[in-house]
Amino acid sequence: MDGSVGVRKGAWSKEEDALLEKCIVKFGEGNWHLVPERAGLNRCRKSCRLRWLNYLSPNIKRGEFGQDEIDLIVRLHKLLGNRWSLIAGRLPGRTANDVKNYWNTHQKKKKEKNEKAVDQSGRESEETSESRSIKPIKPKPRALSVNWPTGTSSNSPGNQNPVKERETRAVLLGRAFGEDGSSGPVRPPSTSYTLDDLFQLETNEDGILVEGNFGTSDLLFDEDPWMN
DNA sequence: AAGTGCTTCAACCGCCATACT
DNA sequence: CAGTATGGCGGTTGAAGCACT
Repeated sequence: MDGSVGVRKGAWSKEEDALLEKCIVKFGEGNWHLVPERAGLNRCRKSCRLRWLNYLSPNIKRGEFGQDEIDLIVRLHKLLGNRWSLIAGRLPGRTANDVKNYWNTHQKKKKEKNEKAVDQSGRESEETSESRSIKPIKPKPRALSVNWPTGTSSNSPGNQNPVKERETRAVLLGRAFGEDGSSGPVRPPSTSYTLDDLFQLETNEDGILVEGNFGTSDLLFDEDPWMN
C-alpha cells in the first residue's frame, strides 16, 4: 500500500506543518502520494492528507459548534447516519473528524443518560425515537463513474442487489446535495445547504433520501436533541 | 500541591471504491 | 478482465489538558 517503512508517526511538529503547507501552496491539493517526497516529509501520504484536511487547511473553522451547527448535525445524522464526510460537507469550515468527534462526545453523554433512565424507570428508553423508527441511510457514496448519469438503469446490478441499490441512493443523495459526480470524486461543496434545502429535496426527489417512512417531522425536535 | 479520573481531539488503522495499466 | 495504485471514509486509540478530590 503505502510502502512506508519507518515513516514518522504521532503528533506533527511545527516544522513539519510548515513543510506541508509550503508544499500544498506550491503544488496544490491532490497527488497525495507525491506530497511526502515533495515536502521532504518522512510521513505517509495518508498522514499528510489528514493533517492538511483536518488542521492546516485555511478553510477550517475553529472553536465551538454553534447552536445552528449542532441542530444541523443532529438532523443530518438522523437522515444520513454516520456519514461524517457528508454531514461535514453541509457545515462550512468543519471537517468530518470534527463532526465525528463532536458527535461521539455527545453520544457518550446521551447514552449514559439513557442508561440512567433505564435504571430508574425500567425499559422506557427502549422506546426512544431513534431506535424505534428511523433507519439512517447507510451506504457510502464514493466517487462516481463517468458513465454513471447515463448508464444506470438497465445494466445496473443495483436493481437486484439491495446493497447496490442503497449505494445508488446514497450517490443520488450526494448529487442532490450539489456534489457533481461527473467531475471526479465526491467533494464537499463550497456552499452550505439549509434545512429548507433538505426538505425541498425530499419533496422533489421522492424516494431518494427516504429509507422507510421519513417525513420532515422526523427532523423536528421539541426538546433538546441531546436528551432522551 | 499531588494524584486520579475524565474529556477532548489529533492521528492512526483497516477497509472499500475507483482509476489506471 | 485482473491486478495494482491511489484516494477517501468511518472506527478506534492514545496523549494532552482539565476538573475534581
